[in-house]
Amino acid sequence: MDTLKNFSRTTYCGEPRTGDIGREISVCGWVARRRDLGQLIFIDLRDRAGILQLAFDDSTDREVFSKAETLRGEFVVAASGVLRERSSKNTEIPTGEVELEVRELRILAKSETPPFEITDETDVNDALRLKYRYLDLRRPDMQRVIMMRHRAVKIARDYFDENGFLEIETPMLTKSTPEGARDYLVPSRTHPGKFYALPQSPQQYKQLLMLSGFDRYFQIVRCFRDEDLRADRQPEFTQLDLEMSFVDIEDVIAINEGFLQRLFKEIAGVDITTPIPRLTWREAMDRFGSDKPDIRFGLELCDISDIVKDCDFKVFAEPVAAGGSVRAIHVPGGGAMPRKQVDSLVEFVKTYGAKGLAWTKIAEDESLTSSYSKFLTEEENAAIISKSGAAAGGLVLIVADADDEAVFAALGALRIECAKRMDLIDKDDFKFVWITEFPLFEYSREDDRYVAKHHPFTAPMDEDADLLDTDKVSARAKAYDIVLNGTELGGGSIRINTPEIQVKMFKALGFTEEDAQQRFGHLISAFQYGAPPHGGLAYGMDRLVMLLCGAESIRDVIAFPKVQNASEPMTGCPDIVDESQLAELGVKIL
RNA sequence: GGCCCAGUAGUUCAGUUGGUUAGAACGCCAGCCUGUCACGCUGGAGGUCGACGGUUCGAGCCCGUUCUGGGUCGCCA
Repeated sequence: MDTLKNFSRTTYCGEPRTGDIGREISVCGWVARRRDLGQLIFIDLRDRAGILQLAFDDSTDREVFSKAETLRGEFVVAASGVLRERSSKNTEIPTGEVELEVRELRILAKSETPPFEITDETDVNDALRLKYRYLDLRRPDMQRVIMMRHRAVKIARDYFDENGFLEIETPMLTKSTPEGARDYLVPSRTHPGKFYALPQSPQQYKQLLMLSGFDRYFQIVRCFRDEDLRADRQPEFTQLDLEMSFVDIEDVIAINEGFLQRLFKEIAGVDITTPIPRLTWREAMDRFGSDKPDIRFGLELCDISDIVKDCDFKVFAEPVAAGGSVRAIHVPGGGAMPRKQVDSLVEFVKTYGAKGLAWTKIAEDESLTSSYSKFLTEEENAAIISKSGAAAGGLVLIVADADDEAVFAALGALRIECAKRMDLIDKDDFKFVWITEFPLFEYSREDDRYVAKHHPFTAPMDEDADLLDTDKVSARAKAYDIVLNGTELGGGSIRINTPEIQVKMFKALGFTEEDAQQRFGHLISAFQYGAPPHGGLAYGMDRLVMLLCGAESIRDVIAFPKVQNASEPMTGCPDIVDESQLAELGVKIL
């Protein structure tokens, strides 16, 4: 094996162009492909910048040539020589007009045949990719994404720095707060029986930094939530977290619109027009059935409760009477959907808790086929068609439930499913929307009480502050989410900054004074020493990068992601530990 | 915790109603080849059909359990 002694790389493989012809250059990289023609060998050498063709000629240098004959895939080599023009060009790659006539070849490391080909074309099983993640990451597509992520992070740092934000680190070993997601716990050796929690977000620390007077803070920070994974959710993930003092909603939104504008322009070449449109939470739910609506397409919801509230069809009338609703969407062109597909939509909504899906197909000649029309009067049927905006060739889909949330969940998911099936989504479209005026509280069935929808430090809308005592269910929060194409990119709020409101808030949440002291005592006492009005926002950095580069899974933009059961196939973590380690921590496995 | 999908050569896949010795492409190995660029040609090696159990004269194929991976509901202040 050769060494790098007296060898110095001058150039990345992806860099040389025709202007460099005649220059003496040195490159390093991995053998991506070998084309052995007998007395002539071509090697595609790959590094993070691209591919360069190395040429070896038997008649030029027998010694170098015979060394080149031993090269195999993924060998690590260093080569130097003179860049020359190719006799026939390859227009597929940027370096396709030049090649390196190799005078010196060093083999720095050999390689086993990899378990899969290191190319963008192969569609290899995720399990195998993740087991050999270091090889998977050699693929040019993965390199591009990881480098794009670096640039996105750099732009974030630059932008917030230019706008007076200070990057300040907050602890990773923190106090567990049972509100919210499950914590990852870390046992304490020095305090047997006690545990740290890894942060779900730096929320409380960043608020305290505002109290300390740092005025504008940001951090690119790892966060942890011990919940089940999804295509866009990892147990450890990166937040772009920020907080500002002496601001209200408009200030936070303005600074972030500027950030998104620059980020999407510089990374994806996408122009975002500002101001980004806004929807109140109420409007988002009513029109799209979701607090993270994809507004690239229509298929909006329509409330037909009034039409059917007194009808003879109990499936529709009873939910309305019970305080729920009956809502519909119209899918243009859906009338041509075969029965089997409609049935699959019925099954689809059931997974979201809907009890069923009523439907009417409208043929091109306006004749109707319907799952429910025989139970309604002609007028009622006509009113539904007319109110839902249905037309010839369309499909009307209706969900009724005594629980409004179930209707929204089912129809919100259904409109996305229908848009996919009808091919209504333009993949190159970037539609941002702010969702504002979230409810301050939401009912938790699990705990049988009202909990903070955002978190317990979220300020109520100024005009709703008194509702905390009288009608907390109606109280709206100074909370906002930024949504892109149906994905929640980030969210934040203006925080409570006076002890009076904070006390009301804890009371509304049903915390006793002792509860509040136990959980948030440090914050409560801090807020007695002059808290400036403040608020902020946190982005899911991984999701942001995922959407920027068009990846379908969050795993594709994380160098070493976890799989669905939160383990990591490459290292095999989590894993058992020595008895002695447990003993030292005072931990016993049941 | 529930539901759905997938698992056959190193990789991606095909495999008829359950019936002889499980195939293809790419990759790999060897030989030939002086302008290839997904080089070409010739030949070769390579399989616990994820695992276990069952049904059957006979299982890659049917049934059950389980493992691995993916998607999703719940969950994610």
